[in-house]
Amino acid sequence: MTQAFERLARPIQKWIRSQGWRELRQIQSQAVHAIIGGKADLIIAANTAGGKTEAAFLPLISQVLDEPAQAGGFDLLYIGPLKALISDQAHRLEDICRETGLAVTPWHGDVSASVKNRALKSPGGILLITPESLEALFIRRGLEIPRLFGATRAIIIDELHTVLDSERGVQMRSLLTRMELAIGRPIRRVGLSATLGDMELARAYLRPDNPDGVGLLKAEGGDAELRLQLRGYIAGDKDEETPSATHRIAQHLFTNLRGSDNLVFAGSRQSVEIYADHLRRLCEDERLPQEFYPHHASLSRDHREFVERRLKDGSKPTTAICTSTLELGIDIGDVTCVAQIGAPFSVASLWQRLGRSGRRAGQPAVLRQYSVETLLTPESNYVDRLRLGLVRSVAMIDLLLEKWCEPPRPQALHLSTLVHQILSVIAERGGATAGRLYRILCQEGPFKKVEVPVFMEVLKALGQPEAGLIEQSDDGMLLLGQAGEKLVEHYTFYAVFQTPEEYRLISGGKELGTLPIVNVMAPGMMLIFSGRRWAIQEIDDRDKVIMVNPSKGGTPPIFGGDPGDIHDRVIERMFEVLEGTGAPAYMDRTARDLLEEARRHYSQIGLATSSVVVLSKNRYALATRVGTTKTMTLALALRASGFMVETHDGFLTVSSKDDAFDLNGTLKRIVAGEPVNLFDVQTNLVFEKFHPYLTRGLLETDALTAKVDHAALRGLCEQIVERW
DNA sequence: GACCTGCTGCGGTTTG
Repeated sequence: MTQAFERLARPIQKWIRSQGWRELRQIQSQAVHAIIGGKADLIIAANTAGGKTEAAFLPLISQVLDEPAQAGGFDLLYIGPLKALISDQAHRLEDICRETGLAVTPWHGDVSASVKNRALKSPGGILLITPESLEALFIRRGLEIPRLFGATRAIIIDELHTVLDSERGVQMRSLLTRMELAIGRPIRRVGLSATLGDMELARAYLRPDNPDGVGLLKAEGGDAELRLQLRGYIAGDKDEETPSATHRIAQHLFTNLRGSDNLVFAGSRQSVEIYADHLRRLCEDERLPQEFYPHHASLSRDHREFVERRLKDGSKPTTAICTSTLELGIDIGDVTCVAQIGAPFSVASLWQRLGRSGRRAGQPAVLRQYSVETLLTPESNYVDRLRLGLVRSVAMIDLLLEKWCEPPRPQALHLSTLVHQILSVIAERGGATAGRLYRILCQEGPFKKVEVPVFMEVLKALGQPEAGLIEQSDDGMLLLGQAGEKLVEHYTFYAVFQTPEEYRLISGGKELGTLPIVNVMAPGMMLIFSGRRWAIQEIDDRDKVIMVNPSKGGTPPIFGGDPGDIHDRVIERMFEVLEGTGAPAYMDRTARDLLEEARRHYSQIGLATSSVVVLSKNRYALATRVGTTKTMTLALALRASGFMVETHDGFLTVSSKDDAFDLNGTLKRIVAGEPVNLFDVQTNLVFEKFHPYLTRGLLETDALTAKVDHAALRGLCEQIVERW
C-alpha cells in the first residue's frame, strides 16, 4: 500500500481492505495528497467507472472523521444532475460510511418527506442533492441556510462537463455564490468530470475569480484500441424489389449485434421508435427471444429501468436503441459496440458515446457509423448531391481520431435564468435592494456580463403592473408582487429549463410514456411507441391521458426538437474533406462512392474556386464555411435585406423574386459597415422559460449573445466577397 | 435539422 493510504482515516482504510483492493488507483492517490495536503479547489477528470467518486470522497470523509466540525450542519455537499445518479452514489457512499457514524442523505423529488425532515432536524454527514432541490431549499428555507451549511467543508460537483455553459450550470454557480455569501466564507469546490477537450475552461467555470488556483488531476492512459466502420446507404429507391435503407440497416444491426450488449444511437426519438419496431419484428420473424429495446426520455421510467438493468446485469444479451439518455450518468457496464445512425451533432457527444465501449482490458472500442443519403434524380438539388450528412460523419470521425472536441461556448447573458435568480434571492431573503441583487448575482455571481443598465431594465420589466412579479416598498426594498409570489410558490418554479406540454400514454392501466401535444391524435388512429404498435381508444383532454390497445399497424409519432448547433471547426473540416482526395480505410464501398460523387459535384458546380455559384436565375448557393451560429447570423442579415434563405451545414441557398435584389452588393454593403438589423417582428425570440416576462429589447439583447454572432458578420461577408 | 435534465406542501385515506 502506498503512502496515500496511510493518510486516510482508520475506518476508510478498513473499508478499502474489505473491498480487497490491492492498491489505490493513481488518480485516487493523487487526490488523497491534493485534498488532505492542501486547501485548493480541485477537478478530478476520468472516464465513467474510473474511480472518481472514491478519489474525491475517501480523503474528504477522512478529513471529516479526523477533525470533526465544531458546529452542526452538513459536512459535505454533493450536487448531481440526475436523480438516478444521486440514488446510485448514495448507495456507494452509505457502504463506505457504514462504520463511520456519518449520515448519508440523498435529496431529490423522489425522496420521501420523512427522510428530508429528519435531515433538516439534525443535519450532518453527506448531503446529495440536485440543483433544483437545492434551489427549493434556498426559496423555502432561506433563513436556515447558515445553520445547514455553516460547517460544510467541500462541495462536490458531479458531471461538471455537462453543466459548464448550460442554463442549469449558471443556476448552480449562482447557488454556490449565494451559499458562500450566506455563510460568510468560501467553500472548497471539487469538480468531477469526464476527460473532454480543454480542461482549462472547466477550471474557470469551477472558480471564476481564481481559475489558476484550481488543481487538475487527469487519469492517464486507458485508451482502448478503436475499430471503426462507416457504411453508406441510399434511401428513396422507388424500386419495389429493393428493401428500404432503414430495413437494410436494421438487418445489418440484427445480424451483427445479436448475442451481445450494444448501444445504437439513432439520433432522434422518432428514429429510435422506427428502428426498435424493425428489430422487434426481425426477432419475431425468426422466432428468437427479444433482445432489442428502445430507450429515450419519453418512455416510462419502468421501461427505461428494465432496459438499464438488462444491460448492467449481463445475464441476457441486450441492445438498446437510444437517444442521448444513455450517453452519460449511471453506469450500465461495458458494451461490445456503439452504433451511430446518421451524423452526430458534436464530437464531444461522439466521445462520450464511444466511452461506453472497450472499457475492459484488451477489448477494443467499436464504432459502427451508418450514413443514409438520398437517391439522386435529375431534379435533385446541390445539397443532396454534396452528401452533407456523410461528409459530416467523416469530418467528425477525423476530429475524434485527432482527439479534438468542442469547447464550451463563450458565456451568453442568460437573462431568463437571471429573472429566475432575482425572484429566488428575493424569496430567500424576504426582500432585497436593487444594489444588493446586482452585487450578489452580477458582481459576485455568474451574471458578470450583465451591466447595470440591462439589469435595471430587467427589474423594470418584472415590476411592470401587467407582469406583477416584483414591487418596491417605500424604503426601496424589492418584494415579490402577487404574480411573483404565485410563480415562486409553485413547485414548477425550481427548474430553470423549459419543458413542453405532454399527454400520458396508458395501456391496460400501465403507463407507456409521454407524447408531446404537437401530434394530431384521435380515437382509431394507430402509432408506434415503446417499440410496439398501438391503436388509440380514448383521449382525455382534461387530464392529458391517451388510452391505447395493442394493434398491428401504426406510424411513429413526432417528438419535436430544436435544430442542432454545429461548431466552426467541424464545418471547416467538412470543406477539407470535400476538397481532399482518397478515402479513409474505414469506409465501405457505398460510402466511398458517395464521397467520390460529392467531390465531383463540388468542383463541377464551381465551389472549388468560388464561394458563390449561380444555381438558376436569382438563386445562389453560398458557401459560408463556418458553423451554425455564424451561418445563421448571415441568414438573418440576408432575410432582413429581402432575400429568401435556406440554411444547411456550411451553406446558404439564397434566392429572390425580385431582379432588383443584388446579393454581391448587399454583402459589400455589410463589409463597408452598413448597420444590419438581424431581427424583425416575425422572429421568435422566446426560447427559454422566463423569456415571456422580458421586453422585446431585452429578448433581442439576450438572443444576440446566445443565438447569433453579430461581431463575426463583417469578416464572414468579406471572406465570401473575396472568393466570389 | 436534436437530445437531455427537474419539482413542495398539504390534505386525504389507510393501516397498525
